[in-house]
Amino acid sequence: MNDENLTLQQTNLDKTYNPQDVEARWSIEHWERFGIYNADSARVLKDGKKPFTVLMPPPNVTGSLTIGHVLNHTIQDIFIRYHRMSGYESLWLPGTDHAGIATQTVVEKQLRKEKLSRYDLGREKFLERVWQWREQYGSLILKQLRRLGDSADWRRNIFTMDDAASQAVINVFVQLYRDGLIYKGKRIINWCPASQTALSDEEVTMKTQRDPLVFVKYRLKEDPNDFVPVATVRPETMLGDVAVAVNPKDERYKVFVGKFVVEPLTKREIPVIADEYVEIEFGTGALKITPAHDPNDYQVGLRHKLPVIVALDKYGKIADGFEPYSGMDRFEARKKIIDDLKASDVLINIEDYEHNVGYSERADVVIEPYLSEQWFVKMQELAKPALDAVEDGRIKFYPPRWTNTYRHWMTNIQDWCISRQLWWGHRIPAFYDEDGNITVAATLEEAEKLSGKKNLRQDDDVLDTWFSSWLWQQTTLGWKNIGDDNDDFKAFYPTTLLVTGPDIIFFWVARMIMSGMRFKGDVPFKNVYFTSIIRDQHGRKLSKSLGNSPDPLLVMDKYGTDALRFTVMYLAPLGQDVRIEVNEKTKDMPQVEQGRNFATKIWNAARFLLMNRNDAFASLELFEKTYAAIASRLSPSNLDVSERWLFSRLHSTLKNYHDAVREFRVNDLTKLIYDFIWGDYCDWFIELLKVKLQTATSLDEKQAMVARAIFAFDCAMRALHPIMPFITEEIWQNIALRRNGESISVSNMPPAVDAWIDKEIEAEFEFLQKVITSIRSTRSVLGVPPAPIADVSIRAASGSSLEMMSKNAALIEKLARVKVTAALSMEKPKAAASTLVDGNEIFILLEGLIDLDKEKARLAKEIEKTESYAKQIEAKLTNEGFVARAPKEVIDAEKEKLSTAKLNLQKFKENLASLAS
RNA sequence: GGGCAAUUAGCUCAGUUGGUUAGAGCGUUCGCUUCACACGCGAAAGGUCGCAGGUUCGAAUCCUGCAUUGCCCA
Repeated sequence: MNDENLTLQQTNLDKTYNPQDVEARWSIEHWERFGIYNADSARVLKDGKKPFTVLMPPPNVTGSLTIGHVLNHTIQDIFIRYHRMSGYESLWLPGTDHAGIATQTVVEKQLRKEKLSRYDLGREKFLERVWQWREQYGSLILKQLRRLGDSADWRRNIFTMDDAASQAVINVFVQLYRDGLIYKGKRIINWCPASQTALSDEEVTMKTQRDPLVFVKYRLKEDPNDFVPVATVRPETMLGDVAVAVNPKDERYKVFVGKFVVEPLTKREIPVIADEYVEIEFGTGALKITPAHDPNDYQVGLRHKLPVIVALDKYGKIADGFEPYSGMDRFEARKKIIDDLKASDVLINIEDYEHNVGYSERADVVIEPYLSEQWFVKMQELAKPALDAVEDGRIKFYPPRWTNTYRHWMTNIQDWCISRQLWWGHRIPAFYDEDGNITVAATLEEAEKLSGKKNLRQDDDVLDTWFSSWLWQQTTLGWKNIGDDNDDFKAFYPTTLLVTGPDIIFFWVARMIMSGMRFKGDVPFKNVYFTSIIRDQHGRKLSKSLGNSPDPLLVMDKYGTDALRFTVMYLAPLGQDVRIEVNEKTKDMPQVEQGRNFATKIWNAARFLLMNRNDAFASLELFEKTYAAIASRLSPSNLDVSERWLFSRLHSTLKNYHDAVREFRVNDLTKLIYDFIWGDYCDWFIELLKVKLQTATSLDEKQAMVARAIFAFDCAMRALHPIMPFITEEIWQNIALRRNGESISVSNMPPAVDAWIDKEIEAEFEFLQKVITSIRSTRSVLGVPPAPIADVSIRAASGSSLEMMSKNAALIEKLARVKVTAALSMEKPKAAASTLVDGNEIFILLEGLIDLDKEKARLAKEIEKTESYAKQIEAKLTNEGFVARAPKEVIDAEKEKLSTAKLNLQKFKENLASLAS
């Protein structure tokens, strides 16, 4: 496309809707050239525009688009586009994180194919390979997010390993160390034997599983006939046992305390100790103590000054010196040990036991509690202001119940293990001299200066990826160090909204709040929207191993991006899990048909409007003039009932829509627009417009009607645009003349105007709808072919309804395929089907066409229904309590209902009788 | 074991502060090439609102207990 020369867009739509064409024509890349998604601090600071800022949760560089991204990013894009159109300086800050473990694993896997390990390459060469990999594949997810329609300020895209972001990480580490909030210590941490690194508590997920619980006799040294029974699910750790602990109050074992028992595998003599930590009721009440392989046992060990015996190495294998088990994998060794125990005389019995086991979130292997030296962040001091910010409402959670989870974690917070035994990541800025003294400084030079020594060696470990992600609200705005400030900060901090999954509330959300409070002295964002978890039709989480994840790219190819965005929003209520149907073979999401059908419907409605526009106006310039005049001078006074109704419906829809946005109810706002466009606009308004265009007497009148119809549609397109950005752009571009570079994205969001909302008009119009619907229904139930025009006589219940029907007779006639005669009083025609609308009796004269028996059966059914209805109301009204206590309006309404029902009943009965005669 | 959700039509879900004959989409059935759209139009069938109590003149809606399912924490 040659943008420079094109000043006016084409103004017609293809016969069939082709999402691929439309999405390519109005791609994010196209608009990036016009810079319409760029935000500028000057417009906030100098022009006084209100900012609206969204922080994009950084997608993993190793990843590709998932349905979770579709949900999450569509929500963010809806809010960004909505506010951009509503006059806010909207900034969506994008970026990716370096995903330490995931990325390193991917590259190591690649190396393995070349029969190499990272140690063969060495640290420097290996990191070059990772960067190469990142250059090659790291932008895939970003391209896919653009395809999804993310209207982010892509110029500002950052990566957590960029220089600036890296400086921020290092500076923050140094500062926290100097503040005494970072320390190095020997602790039992979560060790992932697959990734060969420490993990934080949050990176461990608990899974319930069944394992054998082995009951073993620990025989007394002084009397082998006596023993203490010990139960364990990890018999392999018996090799590292250094004691058996019992509760000091436990009468059963009191006599054993202070004596020695024999660990059955190594025959090591270990003491029986007393410790309050042991629960008397739990298991046998006697607990084996293995300080090297259990965090609680480690604490017991410290209290009793017990030795530490390491039985498992960092690969999860039995350590040297435990023949014949040494070198065996932990699970293999467990089996062998159970077999050996079975063969011995110390086994009491084995039970099947259900318990929770920690797995590494990334590698999905059982984690090992492992004793090692790691770096930690003290959390308590950081947590306090972060908790307060949520408690006092400076940060709001949607749905609010997540506040409980947040509070619970914040008040029971543990220190954060931030060192990782990886190469890919921010290397810990701690330097050691030959004696092992630590100097923490941003650079080697500074460390040398501080310590006054040369030949310092930097710590080999890197920092947890989340240690860089927790600075996201700062680094995305160009922050490098504490105290940094710039115009972007002044304009866009605190940000407005974070949309993310509740699964990373601890990993990320809580920590960002801490770092925002600590390093910027203010909340990082004002609102957090927690998205739902997506499940399949069986309620299972989507996962690679189950094969139940749909392929969003395939779905976009098949149905269109707009269709996917729409469907996911239509299915996703705030705070509830979303269930989607997934075809596990084809990775298809058949429900997206609904979105595609809606898109097609919109397309065809637009085509109808354009056909009529081209028909009514000699030229587009002429249309443009009329359209501008109509749009600026629209007033209810010179509109007919269907138009006043349409604009009333439009504005009530808009009112609810704006409320829904304010309250973060994304699926409500989706349904509102869907119902307006399909239900009100297409099913009723367009059908009526067809009739009116046929009966219009002047060209002026016709032109005005078409222009008004297009204007209402234009409003609907603008309101729909945040949800379906591509198709609404295409239609908006064609509906009227547009300049090159003009976009619906930067047009105005239509406001809701109360003056247009007219409940009386809506009621009047609903009456017409009911007349039409009940004639159609009666015909259909009686099996009357739809083609013939039937004569209809209507005995009106009142002068006003007679007037209403007479004025709109043409509409009723066309939509119900009838010829209408209406009067206040008339003879009931013979051999006619009859129906009732608000007391108006409608007789459908279809002599020879209707089956009288069918009509009698139908009337009998109506009578039955009405009778039971009337009986219900009578029961209410004869209830003394109801009459005495219910509000007067409610009672009056019930009385009204009853008299109407009785009147209807009488009429039905008369009509049935007249057919019988 | 503690906490938080959910349970409404065959399926997926709405149902705003208690008062409508409980709604939508998909699916099903019937009719229709009606000049925007068969990815459509018109119509219909389909629900003891998880179970048991309670509060109330009145409960899908409020309270209590139970059951089932899921998530988080121990």
